[in-house]
Amino acid sequence: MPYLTREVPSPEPIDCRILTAALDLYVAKGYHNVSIHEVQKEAKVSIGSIYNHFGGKEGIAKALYDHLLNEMNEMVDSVIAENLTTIQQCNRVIELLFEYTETRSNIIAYVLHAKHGEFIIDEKPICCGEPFQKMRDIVQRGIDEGVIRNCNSWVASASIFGPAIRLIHLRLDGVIDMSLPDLFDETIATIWDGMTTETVKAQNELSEAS
Amino acid sequence: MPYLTREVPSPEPIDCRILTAALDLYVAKGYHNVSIHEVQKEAKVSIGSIYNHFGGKEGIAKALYDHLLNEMNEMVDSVIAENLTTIQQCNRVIELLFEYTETRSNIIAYVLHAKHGEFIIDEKPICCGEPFQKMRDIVQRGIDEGVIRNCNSWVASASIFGPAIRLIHLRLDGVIDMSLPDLFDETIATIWDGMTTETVKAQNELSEAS
DNA sequence: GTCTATACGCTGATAGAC
DNA sequence: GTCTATCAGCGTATAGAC
Repeated sequence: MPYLTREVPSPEPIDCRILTAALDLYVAKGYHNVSIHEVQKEAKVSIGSIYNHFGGKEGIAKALYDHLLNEMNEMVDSVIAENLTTIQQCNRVIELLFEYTETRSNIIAYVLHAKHGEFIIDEKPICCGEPFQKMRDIVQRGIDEGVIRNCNSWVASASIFGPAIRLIHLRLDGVIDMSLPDLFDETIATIWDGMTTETVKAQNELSEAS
Repeated sequence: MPYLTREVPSPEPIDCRILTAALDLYVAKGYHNVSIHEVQKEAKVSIGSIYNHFGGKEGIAKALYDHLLNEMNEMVDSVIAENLTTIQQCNRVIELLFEYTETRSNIIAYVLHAKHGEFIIDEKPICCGEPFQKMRDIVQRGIDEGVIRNCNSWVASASIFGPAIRLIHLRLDGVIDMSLPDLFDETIATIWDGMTTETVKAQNELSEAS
C-alpha cells in the first residue's frame, strides 16, 4: 500500500513512476483513451523502459490490477485480524472503503469502477478475487453464527455491501458531492435495520398476526 | 422498447439493424474493442450508410444511449402509472430490472454496466438521467410519507436499489449463475427488514433500553 | 441513400545506439 | 537498463461513383 501512494521519495523508482502515472491516466481518461506515449510523457521515462519493465500497455494494466487488488486484500486481512464481531467486520470494511474513496480514490476507481475484462485478456471478474471472496466469507460466517439473516449467499453479501458500493460508484462519478465517511453511520444503520420505518414494521407484524 | 428487440420483421429497417448489431458487439466486446468495420459486417450494411445515419462510431453509441435510456424511462413510468404504494413501486422496479437482466440483458448491460463517459464525450453520468432521477423521487416520496426510513436521500436510494444493482452486475459478469428473478423475494425482504436476525434485533433493543 | 476504395493519423511495438 | 527513431497495422473518416 505505501508503494503507490508514497509521499514523493525524491529519486522515485522508475517502475513506480510508471505505475502511478498510468493509474492516474487510466482512471482519468479510461484505459483505451490513454496511449503509451502519454504514460511515457507523464512518467518522464522512455518507451523502451516501459517495455522493459512491463512488456507493453496491457502489462501495465495487469501489474496495476495485481498490485491494487493485493492492497485491497491486505486491507480486508487487517480488518479480519482485528478483534471484532462479524457485523463489526462488515462495517469496518465499508468504513475503510469509504475512507479510501476520499483519500485514495484512484485505487478504488481502478479496482471497483473499471471494466478490466475489456482490456486485460482472460482475467476473471474482479469480484472473484481474494478480497471479495473474503468479504463473502465474512458474511457467510455471520449467517452460520445466526447473527446475519439466513438467506441466499449472494443476496446476503449484495445486501450488505451493495449499498456501500453503489454510493462509491455515485461518488466517483461525481454525482454525490458529499464525503462518504459522513454518510457511514446512516448507511450501516439502514443495512442492518432495513429501510422501512418502525411504524410500518409494527403494522406489518400486526397484519401478519391477524 | 419493441424497436430494438423486435422479432425479426423480415425487411428490418437499416438503422435498426445497425443499432442492434452495435449493441450486441459493444456489450460483448466493449465499445473500444469494436471497429466500425465489425458493426458494418454484422449489420450487413456499408460504412457509408453508417455515417449517413449516425455520423460515426460515437454517433451510434449516443443513439443507443438515448434510445435505451428512454426505454428504461418508459419502464419506470409504467410502474408509476400502476396503482401501487411507494414501497410496492420500488419493488416492482427491481422486479422488472431483474426480469430484463435475464430476457434483455444487452439493454441492462449497456445502460447499467457500461462506462459511457469513456466514449460518449460530454455525457453526464447515466445515474443523472431521467429514470434514475424518478427512482430517487419515489424514494423521497416514501420518506415524506413516513413509510421509508428518514435518512439522507442518497443513502436511502442506494440502500434500496444498491443491492439489486449489485446483483445485476454480478449476474452480468457471469459470477452469479442463478436467475435473478429467483432471488427477488429474498432481495426485497432484506432491503426492507434489514440484515440482522430477529434475535440480534431484540438483543440490541434490550441493551439500548438498559 | 447506398456503396466501394482510399487516405490519413494514431498507436502499439521494435531495432539498435549508448 | 535506458533511450530515440522508426515501422507497420489498424481504424476512423472521406470522396466520389452509382
